[in-house]
Amino acid sequence: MRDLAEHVGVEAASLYNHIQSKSEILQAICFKVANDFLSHLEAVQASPEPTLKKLELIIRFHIRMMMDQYEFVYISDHEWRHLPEPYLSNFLNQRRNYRRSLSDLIARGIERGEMKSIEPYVAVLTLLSAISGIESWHRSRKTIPPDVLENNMVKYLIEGLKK
Amino acid sequence: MRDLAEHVGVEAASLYNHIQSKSEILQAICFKVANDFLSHLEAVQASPEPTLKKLELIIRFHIRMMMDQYEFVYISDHEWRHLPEPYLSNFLNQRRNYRRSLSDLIARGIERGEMKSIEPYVAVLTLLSAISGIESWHRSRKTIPPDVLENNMVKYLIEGLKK
DNA sequence: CCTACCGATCGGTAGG
DNA sequence: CCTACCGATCGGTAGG
Repeated sequence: MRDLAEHVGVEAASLYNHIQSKSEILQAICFKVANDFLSHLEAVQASPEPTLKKLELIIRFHIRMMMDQYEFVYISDHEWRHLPEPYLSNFLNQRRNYRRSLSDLIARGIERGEMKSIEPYVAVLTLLSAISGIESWHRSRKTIPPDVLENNMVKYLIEGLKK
Repeated sequence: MRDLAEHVGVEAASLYNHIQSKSEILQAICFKVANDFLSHLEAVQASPEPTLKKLELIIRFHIRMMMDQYEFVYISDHEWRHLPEPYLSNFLNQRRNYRRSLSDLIARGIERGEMKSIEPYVAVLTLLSAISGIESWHRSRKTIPPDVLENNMVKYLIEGLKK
């Protein structure tokens, strides 16, 4: 809170005229990010694309969010553990549902013969955490341009699933 | 330190008869884990296997370490940021060299036509962070058995590279 | 290995 | 929005 206050140019105590608590900021960030991903997922699900293409769109969205909204996504990915109840349970529920939707999408892709036979939950875990590794790129000297990173990661993650 | 002391069954102050500082514990863990990975990598590099098989062995080792030594690997993966200098630079150097070795391995796999053409650095980033996502599985109710997780993740990560 | 503390830091409040 | 604090917690030390 002291650091934040300094960035804003006020005393730490003054922040409490604008917010209720530190965890209120955490809540705002976590649920904003969760909502962005959910909205995008629903838009993609409603589209007429084949399942593999849908998954590619979702992967690309995750990668771009990781690049453009890095700070927010990072907090939502790592600091959600410190959410107070009942927000913690709420957040975990949303995350579980989101991942289940991705699992279902992959299961459908397998049924339709678009994707290799693979345990959908493992595929979801693998690709989501692969994307969150962009963190390591973001913090580095970025010798690789963003679009090269995006396209190569998409290639790897899609080719690993494509039949 | 208070929690740790309680687990051991002594007062927090008493811990300092056995260690110099909190960060000494962090150092011990980070460099132990880094060393385990480096030793295994060198053993695999010395073997006569094709590059794709070498990479599979390395991936399997990472996955098993994540399952069997979860707490240590977790700390080494996330808490290294809090290492004091000069340990921090040392650790980052070791990590950079390790990743470079993996990149070189993949570059060779591509040259030899065993792997798809892909940016090696991106492939390394992708597969290493995919594996670190096992954290999420480890903390969950583990509806998926360890060997199913391992084999499916290996399948995904190897098939995505195989030509 | 313990008791008794220390100085720093943290999220947050009272009162203006 | 500030000054002046608070109680809790943290890594760590002194002295026995």
